[in-house]
Amino acid sequence: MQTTSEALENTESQTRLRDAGLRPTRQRIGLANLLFAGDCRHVTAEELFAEANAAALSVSLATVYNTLRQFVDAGLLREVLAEPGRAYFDTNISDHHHFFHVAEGRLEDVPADAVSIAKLPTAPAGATVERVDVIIRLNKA
Amino acid sequence: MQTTSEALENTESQTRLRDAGLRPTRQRIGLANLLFAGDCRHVTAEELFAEANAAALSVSLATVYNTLRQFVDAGLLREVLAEPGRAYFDTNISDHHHFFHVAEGRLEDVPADAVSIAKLPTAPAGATVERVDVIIRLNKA
DNA sequence: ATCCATCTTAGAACCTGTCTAAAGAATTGA
DNA sequence: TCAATTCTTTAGACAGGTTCTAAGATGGAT
Repeated sequence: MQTTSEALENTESQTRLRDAGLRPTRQRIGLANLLFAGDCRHVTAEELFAEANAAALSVSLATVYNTLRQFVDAGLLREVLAEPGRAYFDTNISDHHHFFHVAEGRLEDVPADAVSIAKLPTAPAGATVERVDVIIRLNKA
Repeated sequence: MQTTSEALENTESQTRLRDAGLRPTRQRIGLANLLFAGDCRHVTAEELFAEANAAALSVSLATVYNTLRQFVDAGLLREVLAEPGRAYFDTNISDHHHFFHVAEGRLEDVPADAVSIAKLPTAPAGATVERVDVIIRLNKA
């Protein structure tokens, strides 16, 4: 174990958590380290729970769910709906879209500039657009 | 009750079901009559179940779920994912998009020509585009 | 009318996700 | 530093939506 890099990671995650108004607890730091290790991760709660266990991070499933929700509310994660009955969490919070590989149940990022929406309807009276989700559903060729 | 129009409706639904390769059973005909009475309906399984009961159509919840799935597989309905943990079924199967009123949990059709997608990425190797879902999420102004 | 395949059903089972209440950990202020 | 306070974590129960099971009922062909 590289103490140095681990310490750096923790510092990064701690700062990120503090900036989001969340106490940097052992569990949140650990989950943040897993989530934000690479970019463009798309995980489900159960997947993250399994990863945490594999990484010897002792954390309960309830905490994984709580933490994911808090991260979404804090703008650290984005929730993506691609399949009924299962939520995906995307670590890429910049404006972008998704491929969804139906057979594999796998999401893949599509950069915002790869999709251009030339025309959008105006929102109905009394409503404002929160977000436009584009999901390109893919089958095996 | 206008026997004539009911008979016509049944005939229509029966034909629709037969064409889709589904036996026109009492339950399927009744559910099809409810679903395809108007157009642009967006129902959940529980809503359709309640409607069936209200219309004195004796049908079990399991059959409502089975039937909705069969209708989707047969191309008679389109499943729309807008909220985690709940599936909506859209009777409009032509190419179009959706507004989703987040606070109310309500879908609203957006005609295909109200959205113009000027650029789409090419599908990854080995995959073909099945569909492009655009959901415009709305908040109260 | 009879048969066979398909369909429906009640209820159990399942899965994802949330809630509860109690114990534990991070911050605060003296 | 050391409570006191507040927030967090946890196991397990619970909830909502959906699917499964196995048995009985029905539709369609003969």
